[in-house]
Amino acid sequence: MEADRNLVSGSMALLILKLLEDGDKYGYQMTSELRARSEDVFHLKAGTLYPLLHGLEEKGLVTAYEREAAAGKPRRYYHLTREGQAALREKEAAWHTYAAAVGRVLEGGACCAGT
Amino acid sequence: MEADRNLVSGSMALLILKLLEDGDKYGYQMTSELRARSEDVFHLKAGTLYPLLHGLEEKGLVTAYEREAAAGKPRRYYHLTREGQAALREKEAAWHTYAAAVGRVLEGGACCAGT
DNA sequence: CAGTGATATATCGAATGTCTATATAAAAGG
DNA sequence: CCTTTTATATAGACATTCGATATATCACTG
Repeated sequence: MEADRNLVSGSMALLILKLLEDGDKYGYQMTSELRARSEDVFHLKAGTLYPLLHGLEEKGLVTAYEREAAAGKPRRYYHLTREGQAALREKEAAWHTYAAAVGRVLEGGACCAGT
Repeated sequence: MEADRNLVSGSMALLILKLLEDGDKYGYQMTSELRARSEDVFHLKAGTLYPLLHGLEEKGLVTAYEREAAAGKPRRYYHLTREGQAALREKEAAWHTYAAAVGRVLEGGACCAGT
């Protein structure tokens, strides 16, 4: 289970993949949505997002295409592939495993430790 | 809230501090207990633990003392200081905040996103 | 008594993930 | 004209964790 390290430190990939599950999105949009959905807990920076997105693309978890916006620079949209969906499910499961384990350590103190 | 990085990647410190809340413990013991309490999810390695413990000591969150064991090498016990207890409480709160935020992103999909 | 494995502590280099700072580019507001 | 916001992108720095390695003692095996 070496996914642990990638999970804990790499939870951003999970979050991005999850965001893309709702539909294609462009980078800047992801930072705002993540911020909103996490209620201001996650402040994903551009310097983190774009390298991460390129990595995801290389692994075939997302595909990208450009589309002109009404104003400003053309936006680069990302789409979750079938492989990306599978990776998302795996990462979600890993997260739940990890979070539950932390919970056990944090809540299962000496008070109730039978064994 | 720059504790995020230290939390996510640095959750081991939180776990160690939590272990010490039950009473003084020595390094090797912590690796086994963490493994048991997390139900085999966390495999804390010696190469991670000891540098971490020394760092905690430098910050004044734990104090250390040696005690002879009935057999084998003398054991180095670690004790949670008052500052360590405060740090533990902070890290626990940060963990809950972080975990809740991940939960919101993971569970609050497009299906129910009113806003 | 020599070898192996468990106990026990310790350090170093490598890999990974995230951040800060910086760069480019276009539209909006003062 | 200049600053802010939107929008994408890269390079360098830093923190955390792991794998490999080293030391030392005890118990068990041959």
